[in-house]
Amino acid sequence: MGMKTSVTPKVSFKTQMLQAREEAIIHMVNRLLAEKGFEAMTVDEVAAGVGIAKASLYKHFPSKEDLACAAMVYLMRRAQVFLAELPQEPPPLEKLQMVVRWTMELKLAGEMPSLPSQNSSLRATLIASKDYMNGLIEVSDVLGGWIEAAQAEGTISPGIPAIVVLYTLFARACDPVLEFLKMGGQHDDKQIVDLVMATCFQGLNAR
Amino acid sequence: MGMKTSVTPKVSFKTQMLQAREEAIIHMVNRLLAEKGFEAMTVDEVAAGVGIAKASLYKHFPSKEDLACAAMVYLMRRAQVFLAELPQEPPPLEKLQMVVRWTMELKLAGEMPSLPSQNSSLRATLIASKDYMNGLIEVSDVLGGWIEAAQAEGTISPGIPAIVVLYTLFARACDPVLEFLKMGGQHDDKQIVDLVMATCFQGLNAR
DNA sequence: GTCTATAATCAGATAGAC
DNA sequence: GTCTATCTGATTATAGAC
Repeated sequence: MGMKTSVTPKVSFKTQMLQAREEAIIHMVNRLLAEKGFEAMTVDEVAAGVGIAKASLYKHFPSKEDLACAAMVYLMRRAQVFLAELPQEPPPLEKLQMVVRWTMELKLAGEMPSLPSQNSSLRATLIASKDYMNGLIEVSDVLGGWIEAAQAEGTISPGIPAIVVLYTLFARACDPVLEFLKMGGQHDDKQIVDLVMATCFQGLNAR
Repeated sequence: MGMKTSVTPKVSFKTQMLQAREEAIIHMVNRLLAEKGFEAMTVDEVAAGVGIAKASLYKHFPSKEDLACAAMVYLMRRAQVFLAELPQEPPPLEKLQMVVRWTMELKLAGEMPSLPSQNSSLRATLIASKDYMNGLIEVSDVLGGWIEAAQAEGTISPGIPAIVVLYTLFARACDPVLEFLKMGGQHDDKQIVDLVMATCFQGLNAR
């Protein structure tokens, strides 16, 4: 970010090292959040996982909540990148399905951070985070546009409020059905995703 | 349980008092589990809510896990009573819908305890609890029978494995869509239940 | 910025009198 | 069985040297 990067590569290098370390931290937090959730994750674990002292962690992130928030911001960025890289041709319904499929695969791969929907201190941090909120809003806007387009096309039921469709799609990212089926061991990941996709979009009722 | 209950009512009365207190504890735990979840719930809160000392609580239940387990056993009993009292005439699909509706109303009323799907110490306690497991199995068996009957009738899609249908129905009890819609304030409880019922059984796709 | 060592706090569980 | 008071351990967070 400095204006002398070409003359003082050392500074840039140092910055890169720091950034790399922060990325390592965020990856670790992301994994632990996916594995055990916010409350069960401890800062000690994060530090040990990254291989640095806990005090050093606190130089990068002022609190446990900020750690989780950073992981959520990272997730939002990944989502934005995924949305941006989606091909434009497919009809909106198919793009929505690709997104849902992606989030489920992320969850099955143990990379989908799971937050307690209740924890107030964490919620406060998330809501106060401009990066997180902006990312969430942009993702919601893009998906919301596709939902309305799909409803206009008649591929998604126009009777359901778009916000309900949006929440229903988001909720697939933390659907316990995925874990239960994975625990059952009767299906592989692809089958699980297909099954949940089918129940989500086609419903349980016969057609 | 003693064989002299008619001669020594005092014992019976004492027992009843104890049982009443345990019920009060379980109700409190149930409410707190619904409100904040297992990890955020503290034993101090439970004791304070019931109006007894924490040490007294530990005379009734040996650990926090056992507290939560008792609440889950209570929930299973409620479910069993609900199933047993359902009218027999309706077709299986309608009975399943009534059950799902009931669980959602319970959740919206703040009476559906929410457990972390990951916490291992709690899982161990639950799995070790005969009362809980038996209740869960019986409920699953009853619902499983209805699911297969509905699939045989052709009202529920026969292509979906029954276990997936069962999990999908169970998952409505902890569906974050319910909370999000409630937080949004745009719909009352009945509308929310109807919306989620519709997406669950009919799917998002237009018909 | 990174470390070791330590504070400060909170929550699950228990001791021991009554 | 119920209480007050306490223990114990875990966990978030920080002080201070380098």
